[in-house]
Amino acid sequence: MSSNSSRRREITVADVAKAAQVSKAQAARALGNYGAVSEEVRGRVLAAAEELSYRPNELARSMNTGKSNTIGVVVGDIENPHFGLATRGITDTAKKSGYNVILINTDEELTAEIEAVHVLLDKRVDGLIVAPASSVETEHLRYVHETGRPLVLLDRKAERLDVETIAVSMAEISYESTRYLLEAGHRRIAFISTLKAGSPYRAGMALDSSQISERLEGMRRAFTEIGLTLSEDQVRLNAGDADSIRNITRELLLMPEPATAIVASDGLIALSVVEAIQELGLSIPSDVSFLMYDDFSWTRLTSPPLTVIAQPVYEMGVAAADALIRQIEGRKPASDGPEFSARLIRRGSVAMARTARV
Amino acid sequence: MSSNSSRRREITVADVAKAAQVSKAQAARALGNYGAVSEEVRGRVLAAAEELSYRPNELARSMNTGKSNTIGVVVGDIENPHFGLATRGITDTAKKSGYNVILINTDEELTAEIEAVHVLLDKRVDGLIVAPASSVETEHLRYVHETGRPLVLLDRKAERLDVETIAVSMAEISYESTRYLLEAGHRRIAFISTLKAGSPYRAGMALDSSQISERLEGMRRAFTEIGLTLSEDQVRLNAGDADSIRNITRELLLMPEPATAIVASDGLIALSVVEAIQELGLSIPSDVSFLMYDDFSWTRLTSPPLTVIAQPVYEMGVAAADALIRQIEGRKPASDGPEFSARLIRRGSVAMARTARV
DNA sequence: ATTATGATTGAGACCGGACTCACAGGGGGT
DNA sequence: ACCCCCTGTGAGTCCGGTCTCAATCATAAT
Repeated sequence: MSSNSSRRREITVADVAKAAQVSKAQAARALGNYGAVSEEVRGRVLAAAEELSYRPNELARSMNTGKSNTIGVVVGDIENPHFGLATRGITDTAKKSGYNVILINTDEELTAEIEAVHVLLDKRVDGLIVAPASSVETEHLRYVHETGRPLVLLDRKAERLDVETIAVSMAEISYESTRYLLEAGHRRIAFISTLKAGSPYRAGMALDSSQISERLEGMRRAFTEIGLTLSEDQVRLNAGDADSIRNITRELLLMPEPATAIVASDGLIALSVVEAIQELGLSIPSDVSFLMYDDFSWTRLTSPPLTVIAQPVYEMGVAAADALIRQIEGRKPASDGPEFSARLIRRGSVAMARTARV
Repeated sequence: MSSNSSRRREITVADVAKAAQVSKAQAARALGNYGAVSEEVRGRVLAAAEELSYRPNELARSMNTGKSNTIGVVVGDIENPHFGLATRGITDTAKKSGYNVILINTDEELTAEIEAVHVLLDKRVDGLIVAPASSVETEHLRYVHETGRPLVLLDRKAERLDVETIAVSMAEISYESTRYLLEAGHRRIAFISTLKAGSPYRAGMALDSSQISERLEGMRRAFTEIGLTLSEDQVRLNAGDADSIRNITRELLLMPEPATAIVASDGLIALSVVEAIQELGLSIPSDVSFLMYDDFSWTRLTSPPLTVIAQPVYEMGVAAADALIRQIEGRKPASDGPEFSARLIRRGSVAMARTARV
């Protein structure tokens, strides 16, 4: 029973040094495993440390090494499995290199993100991984960058900011999947996103998110290519909560010329959209085709299983952490870094459009 | 443009003090908002701080206040939406009181958990929330407790350890739902859990998890009550990854006397079980009834929608954080703390057992 | 005018480690 | 025997804040 659970004060090197009858400096060297220490002294010090159940104060250590072995992660919503998985990739990788993760949720709120970044900076994290809420408002990110702190962006790019970014190029996959829908005869293809915007979508309007811009660009390109245009009223933003998603879905499907295909911008949206479709008594894909971003396991369990755009989310988390740690440790990029791309997985939720079939 | 982005060294109080032509002590008081400072000095100091874009070093601050305003959270797997939601509850609540969260994943590995706890302690977090991997091996948790650091357990209890615990009582709901299955005529009711165990399940064997023990106890009680016994070969542990879950499911359904109902111990298991059932060409609930723990949104989208045991996961995260912060701030418990209970949500995945119908 | 009272202020200690520096011994080279 | 160099060691500084303490100052009370 060496559980000398000393009540109040924590044990410090000084205590250990005294117990081992050496100078504080020697004790520190033995414990910190640096400098020159004789076997004899080392033995005594370690024994004393064990006996007192000494534990180093990482705060103190961080303070004068300037390293906290901690990285900050700022995401919009961990509850979203997309970020859950990415976070998992980050923490797994971080742990492997001896880093811990401080996680902050922003609810996709810019002000929360700005505050989060400052808090993390104040805590002297060694680097930051941010999934920026906005691709446009990036002053705070620029500040991080100027400060010299390593920074890696995840999922979304930031305009006019030269920072390593791990994201899949959305334009291409969006183009491809839109073509797929068009070829199935769909002309009224709706796109629903949580992206906050002050006004309803209009072609050419500036969007806050590089991801969404790219996706819309891809859609537009596919339409244009066959001489058509993506109609503005089919693009719905501000699909924040379950209720608004439900309403949007109803609108889209009950309007005079209803959408024949719906694309959900993420898994959370998808849940509510599919539910709303079911509530309307419509069925996928005979009444409406459905396509969603992110390949979650449950998408294989519905009937029909859902056609999805799979993104290597976990791997991107890993890559982001790798990139960040590389920056922190001052190593040059191994190569140009892997390119990540999404792919369309055709399952059963897309069919020929009604109009085309009739 | 006050972006005097000074290259190297960080700005400290000393710098601000010099710029404001006051002593370091005064500058610190003005910045830290403590002690007595004249309006005039405060003004000059704040102006100087702004000008230099001074940011306090939280590490240094923590070091001599002894408070880090950070809580540590140790969970088995954030990728599991169960913990994702709980974590969300924790971070939301923590933020509200000005605390940040350091998150560590253990993969339900005891050694990883032990290490995680020490890392967090070394970083001098103000308190810990742990979802213990084992209800039996709790030395490290006892150590935290002895150390005087506030500790709250989430989801699972720890034996012989008097620590505030936020968990739903599983015995009752398990009893209730087992009765429900029994009344539907099921006799061969299988239970699948990820819980690691050295040997196949046998009645009365010591289990590492209070949750699972309670659930089995509830099942046993329901069986006993009507003069039957829960057969040991229907309880399957070690359902770690998708493959083993699939195999277990096949075994259960292909044995001479197949299970007529399957209970999945969590959402991740459920996914693989349902998938395996579909692969076998069987259908829920006509061939086999299905019941799962955790009410995730997607359970409403399958056909039929799944009958689940809903747990107030988010609320429990909130409660855990509340309890911890209360402890940290030395306040007494408001009341006896809310009791959390799960409830059975009957949807469509449980039907009369075949044998009973014939 | 004088003293008491309280607000301001600066110097310096301190938190708990890491690290610099000066110095003591011991062994190898010549 | 003499010098050099390397290993060991302790004293003390530093990191960037907080906080104690004594000194200073102004104003109110006597």
